[in-house]
Amino acid sequence: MSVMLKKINVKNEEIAPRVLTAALFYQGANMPKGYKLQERVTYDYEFELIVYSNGSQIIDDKCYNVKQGDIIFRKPGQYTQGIMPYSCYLICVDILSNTGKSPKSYYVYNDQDYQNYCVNPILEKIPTIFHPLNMERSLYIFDSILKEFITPSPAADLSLKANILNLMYYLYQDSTESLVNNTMYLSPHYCALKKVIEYINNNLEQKMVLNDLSKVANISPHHFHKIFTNAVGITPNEFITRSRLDKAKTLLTRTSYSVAEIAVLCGFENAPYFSYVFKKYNSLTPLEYKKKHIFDAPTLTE
DNA sequence: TTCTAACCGCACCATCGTTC
DNA sequence: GAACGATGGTGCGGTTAGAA
Repeated sequence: MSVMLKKINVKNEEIAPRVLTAALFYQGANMPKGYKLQERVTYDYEFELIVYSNGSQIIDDKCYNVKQGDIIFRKPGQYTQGIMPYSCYLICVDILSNTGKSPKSYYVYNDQDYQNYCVNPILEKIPTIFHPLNMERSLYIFDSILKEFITPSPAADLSLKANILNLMYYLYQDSTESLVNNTMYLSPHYCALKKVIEYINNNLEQKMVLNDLSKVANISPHHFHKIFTNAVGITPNEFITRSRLDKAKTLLTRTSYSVAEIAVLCGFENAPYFSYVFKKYNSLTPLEYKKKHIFDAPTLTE
């Protein structure tokens, strides 16, 4: 199956996204395992955030085991089919605001015109599926878009546009720098790596060494190091450090913990070393980062 | 593909001085 | 007093080569 699309070159400054629909597909979580949704073709650009999953998705001719936190980015002309159970946010977007489609009557299963395929370096870089580390950030953006779409404020068009642009930039940036990039899905040791990454994310405050991770993966330390580095693109130790710093960034901007407390919560044995590593990766000390970003994010309950 | 062994770089710690 | 920066020492883990 293939679709003939009109391709147009689009500069970054020409991107002016408009939300065609936003929804939370929560019913899927209760559907029987293996139940297949009707196959459909995507007419527009679609962003999907998986909030629960024990299922998978077929996109074009590939089957992906989707998991919580995965973000799926579909382009016009792709065939897709969901295999339950999973629940997700779905946002359909008119990238250039020029399709003339109305959000009031928009439905993904309706026969309709294809949106032009935009040839743009940012859009090309975003992979079909990947797993950003910071799910809270994804949730915050998707949730903001959904709320604004359902109960629009006076500045809804501006808010939706800003959030979609933010999402696109976030996806672009993460897909460029992501710790768990697309290549991991191609690894024959995907299940073992997935287990290890979950283990790391659940134990960031603990001391972790290569041996611990290789035991989780049930692979010899040496071989595990090789597989992990090939699949993820960085060494396990580097991955742990970056994950810890990612958690630290969230705690810095969204809690009132001191730098020393955050250092401990993120698995650094002392605050000076935490500051040293933080600055090395971010070019800012923890305190400078907190002051710079403190107004950007909503507060978490401690 | 997996393991062992050996080497070497660097992650990490400890400490002290400085700044706010 | 809290936080950061700089520095030096050390042990461990990453890397590599070679073998099974």
